[in-house]
Amino acid sequence: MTYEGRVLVALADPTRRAIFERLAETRSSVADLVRALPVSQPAISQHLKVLKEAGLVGAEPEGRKRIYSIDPAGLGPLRQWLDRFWEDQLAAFKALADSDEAAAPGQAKPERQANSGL
Amino acid sequence: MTYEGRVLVALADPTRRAIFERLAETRSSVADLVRALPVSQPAISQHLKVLKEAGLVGAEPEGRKRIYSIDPAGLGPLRQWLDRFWEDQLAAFKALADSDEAAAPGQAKPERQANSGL
DNA sequence: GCTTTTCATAAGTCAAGGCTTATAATAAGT
DNA sequence: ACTTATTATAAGCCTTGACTTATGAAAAGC
Repeated sequence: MTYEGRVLVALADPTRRAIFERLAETRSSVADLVRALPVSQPAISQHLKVLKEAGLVGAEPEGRKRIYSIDPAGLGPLRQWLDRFWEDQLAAFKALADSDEAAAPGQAKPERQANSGL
Repeated sequence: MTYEGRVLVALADPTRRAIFERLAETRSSVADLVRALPVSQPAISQHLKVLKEAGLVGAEPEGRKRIYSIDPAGLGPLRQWLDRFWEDQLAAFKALADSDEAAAPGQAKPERQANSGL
């Protein structure tokens, strides 16, 4: 599967998203996550495995615990994928703006809309 | 469900991603997509429904066809959600850089890494 | 008005995956 | 070495969802 595919599948599950969001705030052991979320310890470990294989989290042994933390660089492939469409749309808007400009000079360009929804 | 949740679920499926990517290039009727992808027409319609409910595509009747196209603003919630972690990490890097700076002035700041993976 | 085209919905099948309990593996403390 | 604490893996259950075929709905052409 593609990188962005793995990231999307990993983050599509609400429990994994909760884990990821929590790790973004504070690095945690597995037991910490078990305490924080309403699922069993094996479920947490399984989700962490998926997140790790997607490059979204990393683990570091500390004592006999394993401290997990997010790897924000793992979001890179998804951001790149998103930016494709964003830039395509920017280009489309720009082309439309230019043609409008040519047809009716001095009119307001729609470039403002390029960030709509942000 | 949250907005970003719906977008993530919609884009996690490879067939829906293929539909979305194709619509990003050329607006298409349902029949066009059926011709382009190795699934049945009902499957296409079902996927389009999910994408539409996620705000990622829109439809416009044209003759007796329905022309679908992407709505890039629908990616907004996902981008916002992603930027949370991005900015968190930027802040963390900045804090780390500042403390390193205080401890060892003149050392290279890691701000460059803020865009790693992009 | 009937046919044809195009799409949406209904119903059913099947595999994938998220959850559980049970158990193994690993490391620390006594 | 033995126990305890912590995490990972195995096996099984059960829901979800992606797909199919069959059918309904709506719009255009004769």
